[in-house]
Amino acid sequence: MAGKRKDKDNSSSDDSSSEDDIKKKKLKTNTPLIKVSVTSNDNKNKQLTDILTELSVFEKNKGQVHRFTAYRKAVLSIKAYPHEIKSGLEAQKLDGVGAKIAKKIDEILKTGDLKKLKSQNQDETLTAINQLSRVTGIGPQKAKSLVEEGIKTIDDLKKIKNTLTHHQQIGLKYFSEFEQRVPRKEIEVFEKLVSNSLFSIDPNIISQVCGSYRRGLESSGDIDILISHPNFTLEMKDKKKTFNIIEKLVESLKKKHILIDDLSLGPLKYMGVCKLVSTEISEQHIARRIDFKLIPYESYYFGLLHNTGSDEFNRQMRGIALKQGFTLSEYSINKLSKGVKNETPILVNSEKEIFDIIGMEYYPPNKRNL
DNA sequence: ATGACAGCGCATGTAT
DNA sequence: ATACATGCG
DNA sequence: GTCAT
Repeated sequence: MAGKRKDKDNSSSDDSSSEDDIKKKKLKTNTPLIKVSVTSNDNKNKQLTDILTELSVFEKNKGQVHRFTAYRKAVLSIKAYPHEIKSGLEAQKLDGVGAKIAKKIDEILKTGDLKKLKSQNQDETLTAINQLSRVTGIGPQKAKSLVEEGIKTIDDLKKIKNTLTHHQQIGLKYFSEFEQRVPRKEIEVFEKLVSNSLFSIDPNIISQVCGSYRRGLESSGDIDILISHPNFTLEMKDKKKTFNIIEKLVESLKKKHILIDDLSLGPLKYMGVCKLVSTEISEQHIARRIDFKLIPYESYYFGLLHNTGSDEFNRQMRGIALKQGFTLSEYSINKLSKGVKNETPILVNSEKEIFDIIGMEYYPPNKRNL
């Protein structure tokens, strides 16, 4: 999710109303969703957003996920802001930018960089943790304990790879490849291969590539495919073990040598590694991260919405839903009546119907690149 | 001043 | 063997 | 770190 996301391509905004008068309220990137055009780009405050992004990574790898998302939110606000920021005070009007970040912005504008960042960059332990965390399966905790044992580099990791979990070993094996983005054209090929396998397993299976691919971007960090079937209902979610679409799909793709390694495999979710088969006349392909998710049929459009993202779009849409008295999740939407959830599920036959329920204008996938 | 910031599937480790 | 907790994405 | 309570 698409959750999950660190899409490098981003889009800038043309704002709807930007009188920067002294409104006491901040320009919320919230109430009406800001408009974003997929084509135009570039952010007049690249220096600021780059530095704040670096800070966010340090926070995440120190185990401060909320500070991480706080920085990320500020960065998104700034990227969406159509002017060159000239002071911390100006920036502080933006949603997600508070006193501390404003102060940092002043320092950056004045001196060209940030002491806090410099000192963290000189901290051998912190930078080592940042390196190790780039391996999928190694998070802040594992990275920290490794560094305490004196393991500080990717090369060090190779020496002790037998002590790593399977997931981490695969992450190490494809370390460089997983940091490369997947071109849209390539995802289109995988899409067909997967569809063919699914059809031969059961023609009633439906599937859709989600994530930034579905939002129309020219490249993605990984490949994220949602799967459902009319007979796989919410009611059956308990008996999921008997509904082994994912297992069959994985088996089929391995036979075709499309799937080359697994990270995890359960009845509802697969995470693994795929690669196009090279057609003798060279052309070497790159190993890619791919996920499959099996979603109950009644939840399909909720899953589609959720897994298409962006994360920020989801946050804002959930917020609007809440204001209208609904909780929106990956599986369903519920009217909250006197604090208690309603048990009867609301059924929809499209994403648009979900927008309708909460009285929100429909945003097609390529308008969800917040 | 203080809590929320999403919730969940899978792998792995620990407790019972 | 089963139940629960943690890390991770 | 930021926002809402």
